[in-house]
Amino acid sequence: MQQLRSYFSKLTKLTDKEWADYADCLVKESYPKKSFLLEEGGACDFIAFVEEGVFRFYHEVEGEEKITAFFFSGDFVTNYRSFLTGGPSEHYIQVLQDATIYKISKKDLHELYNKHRSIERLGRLIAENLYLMVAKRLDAFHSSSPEERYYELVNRNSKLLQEIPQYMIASYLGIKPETLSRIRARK
Amino acid sequence: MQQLRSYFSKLTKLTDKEWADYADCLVKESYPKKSFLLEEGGACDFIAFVEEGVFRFYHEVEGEEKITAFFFSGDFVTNYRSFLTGGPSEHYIQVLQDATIYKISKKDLHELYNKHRSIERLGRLIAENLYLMVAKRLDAFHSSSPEERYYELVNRNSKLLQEIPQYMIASYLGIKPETLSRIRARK
DNA sequence: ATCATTTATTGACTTTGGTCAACGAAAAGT
DNA sequence: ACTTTTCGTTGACCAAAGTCAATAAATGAT
Repeated sequence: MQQLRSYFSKLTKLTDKEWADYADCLVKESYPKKSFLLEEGGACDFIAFVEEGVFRFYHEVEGEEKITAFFFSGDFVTNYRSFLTGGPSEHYIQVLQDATIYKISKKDLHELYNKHRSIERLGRLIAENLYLMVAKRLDAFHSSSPEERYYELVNRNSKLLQEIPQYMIASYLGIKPETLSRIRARK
Repeated sequence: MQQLRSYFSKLTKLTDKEWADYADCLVKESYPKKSFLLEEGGACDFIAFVEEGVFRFYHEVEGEEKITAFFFSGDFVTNYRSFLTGGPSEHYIQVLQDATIYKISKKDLHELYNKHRSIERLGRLIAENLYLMVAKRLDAFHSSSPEERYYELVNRNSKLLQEIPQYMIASYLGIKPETLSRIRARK
């Protein structure tokens, strides 16, 4: 949980009182491998901080699983779209490695936004950071070939490569497992 | 400018005083067709609201222009990445139709964030909305074929189709002009 | 109105990724 | 340890998008 506070403090100053109020809203939960943190159709009424474990965020398109993101220790795990809009999730969040998370509910977070300016500022900064992440990924899809996206991933996130089976990486890159296998084979 | 206030009021309540302070920071500017609002290498230190006109947001990759977005009347126009990070822009923002905008500087906006809670809240809500837009677009690239993306665009944004030359739409969709022409030809 | 430039279409061919199937390796369950 | 799935690789073939080039249509400039 100290990990979370230090992440926050990189974004903005929080007083001990503000942090204490935030921490009071956090609920620790554990999930075994293969279980679901969120299923299609449910609204995502929380944001969680990953203490330990790995998750995948995916949806089904014509019987095929399309993986949009992986979440690791130190990341936020949520369906941010569903969280923001209140609409039902089209995505699943599934546990790939036994996980422990700290959840905060949408309701509690909004009360904190009203109670503490710094926490609302944190909300802004987190939204801005999530924007930057997804905008970068869109850029990669828009301007790079599958092969380029793969090597980009190799360079930036070799940890991901080791922990995630190859057919899931293929899905994340937007290609078929056979194609990824061939990209790797061509030297 | 009334258009901007009414947009804001859909997001959160602003008092007359808060709006007046915001409006005081807005600078009206006009740009002729083909001019640049932002060029590669410059930092984007503003967000602007489009009163009138059309813009394209693009970058050059191996001598080719890749268009990421178009901005119309009622949209915000900025390189949000560069605005947030302070880093140099990799993108150009060019005027496609003579434009009038209201600019607010990063410096003024941050002062307003400090001065008025509601304006900081607005900042959060705008970041959240921009996240939703780009996440949706990433999804389209991840899960849909060029043909599907094209018809999605036809349904959602036929205005864009009429105002933007086809080769720019192709770039926006991540395909070559010839390919878009063929997609349209196959009824 | 004419001419020049830009944009859109079409054809022939290439390249790249997808599909289907087979096979071996690795992992999981008993 | 053995069996059963699951996963990764490879081959043959297919489909879709890219490339290059020619031409037609639309747009802009004078």
